Amino acid sequence: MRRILVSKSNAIIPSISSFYILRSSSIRPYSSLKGKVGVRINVENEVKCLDDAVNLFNRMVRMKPLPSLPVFCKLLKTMINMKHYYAVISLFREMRKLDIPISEFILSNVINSYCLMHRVDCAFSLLPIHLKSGIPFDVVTFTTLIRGLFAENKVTDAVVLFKNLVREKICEPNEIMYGTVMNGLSKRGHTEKTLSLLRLMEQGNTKPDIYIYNVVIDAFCKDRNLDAAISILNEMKQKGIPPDIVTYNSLIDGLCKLGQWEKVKTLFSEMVNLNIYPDVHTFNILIDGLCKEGIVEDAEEVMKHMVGKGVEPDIITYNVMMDGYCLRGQVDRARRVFDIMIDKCIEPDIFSYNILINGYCKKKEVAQAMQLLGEISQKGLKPETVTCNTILHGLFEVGGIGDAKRVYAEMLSVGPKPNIYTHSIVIDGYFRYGLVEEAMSLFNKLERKRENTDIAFYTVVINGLCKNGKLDEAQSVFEKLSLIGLPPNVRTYNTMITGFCRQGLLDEAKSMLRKMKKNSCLPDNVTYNVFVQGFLRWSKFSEMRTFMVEMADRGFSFDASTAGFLVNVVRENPSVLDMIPELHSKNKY
DNA sequence: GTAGGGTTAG
Repeated sequence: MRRILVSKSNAIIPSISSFYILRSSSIRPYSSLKGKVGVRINVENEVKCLDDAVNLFNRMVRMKPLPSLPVFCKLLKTMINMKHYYAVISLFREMRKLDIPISEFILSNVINSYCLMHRVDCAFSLLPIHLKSGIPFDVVTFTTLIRGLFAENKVTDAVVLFKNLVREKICEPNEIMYGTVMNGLSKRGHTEKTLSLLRLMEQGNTKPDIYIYNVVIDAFCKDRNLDAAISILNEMKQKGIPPDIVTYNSLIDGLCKLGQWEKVKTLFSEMVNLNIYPDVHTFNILIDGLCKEGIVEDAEEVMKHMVGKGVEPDIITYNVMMDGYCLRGQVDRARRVFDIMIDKCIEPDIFSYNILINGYCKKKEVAQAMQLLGEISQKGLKPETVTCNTILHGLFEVGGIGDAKRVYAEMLSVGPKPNIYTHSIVIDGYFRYGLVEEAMSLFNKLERKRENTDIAFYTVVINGLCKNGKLDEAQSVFEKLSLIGLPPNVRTYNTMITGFCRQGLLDEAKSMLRKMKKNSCLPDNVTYNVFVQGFLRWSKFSEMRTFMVEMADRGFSFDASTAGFLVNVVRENPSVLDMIPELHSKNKY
């Protein structure tokens, strides 16, 4: 899921204009970068791990004269690439203590480290150093901060900062800053805002480049709005900006996910005609698309084809193939792919394990899944929340409540940190085994802690209460939803309707149907099927007849569960068949 | 600063 909750907090943004006023005072930038030519240090060659970095740093600070600032900078950058963000900050503090001069580049790296650690608040707290040292803010620093805000989902803060920078003329945004803002917005589902920024750029001095167009096109593709994506493609072509491999990959992915294979072929030929050749991304997109359609054989063919074209499969190729087999229930084949991957010296990553664990769980082979879970740590990897969620779901599926409780308790104490899905899986599991008190006490605890909740979480609770004969309590949770600003969706309504129908409260069910229509939540196939089963269960055949006409008019049809139900009813009471209207002529399916 | 993989309620 691409869409992520938007933070409303605005607290940590310091007043930008106050920085601006200070900046315009007469402090001059530090100018000691030149003239310090010390011993030649090749950071890249010398630093292979954190220890190397710290040792080199300790050597550097004892040198007289000190190595030049770009060498310090290079060292910090190398450490960032090795993801040792905290160490960067420690060394920076050490530099301050030792009165080693700093540059804007060094500060940018430290700010970036804080951002990458998801501590954008600390990153902001470094800005006063710029002022004290007379180092000007530049567009790179602010772009880093904006990226840091997005990384913590502080979308509003990021946009406010960007707007302030522009309004107060603190810095002129370049393509990269625009790109960062647009990418942040688009990845969180704000396609319209992304598009507005494109239009703004087109009118301003900083003209959109290929990166910008690619962000916008990808946003539309992710929204499954391929028409809009292709119209942007045509716009960029008209403006003389040729699409590149990234553009085509986004579009091909969008088309694959919509199952529009003919258009995929057209785009594929178009790119090759432009001498843009498919890369490992392109092939992975195709392989994933085919696997998700269930045609793993074709995916295997594409894999052979890519090898023939000299494009080597990577870890994602193997993971996608594994998932393709798991989706068809062929977990043993997936396991073979896993082994082949290891033979080819590609070490499985946490995705590989998650995919395989999910495959085993779906086959109810939870013991195998648990064994893989143990293997993760042995391979130097760490189980993720997703890993444990998959295991938990699998355990509840087979009734392993004790194991599930142990996994959940371990998550709470040592991690990985449970998220909203974890809690939903556990509450759902408790309800399924009639552990209503445990489910409700967990639910109440999470509500008290004001843990992030979503509509799916509440739907689990409502469903659990209904299934355990507590329709009144379910209803009061349902009523609460609008108060806490979580509008019910079609699944929530369906859950309540199912609850009413099972109890024979068909009038309440119908009133719920009216309510959902009033709130512009369209009933889906499940809604109609639940009603038909309700009418069948309580022998309301003539009402069922009227209802089924509406159902057919809207193009919905029986699902497997309703069909099975109907067969049983007809077996006992064959005259029911006469009550079923002639639907097939009108039915779209 | 842009593209590809995993969990998730009726």
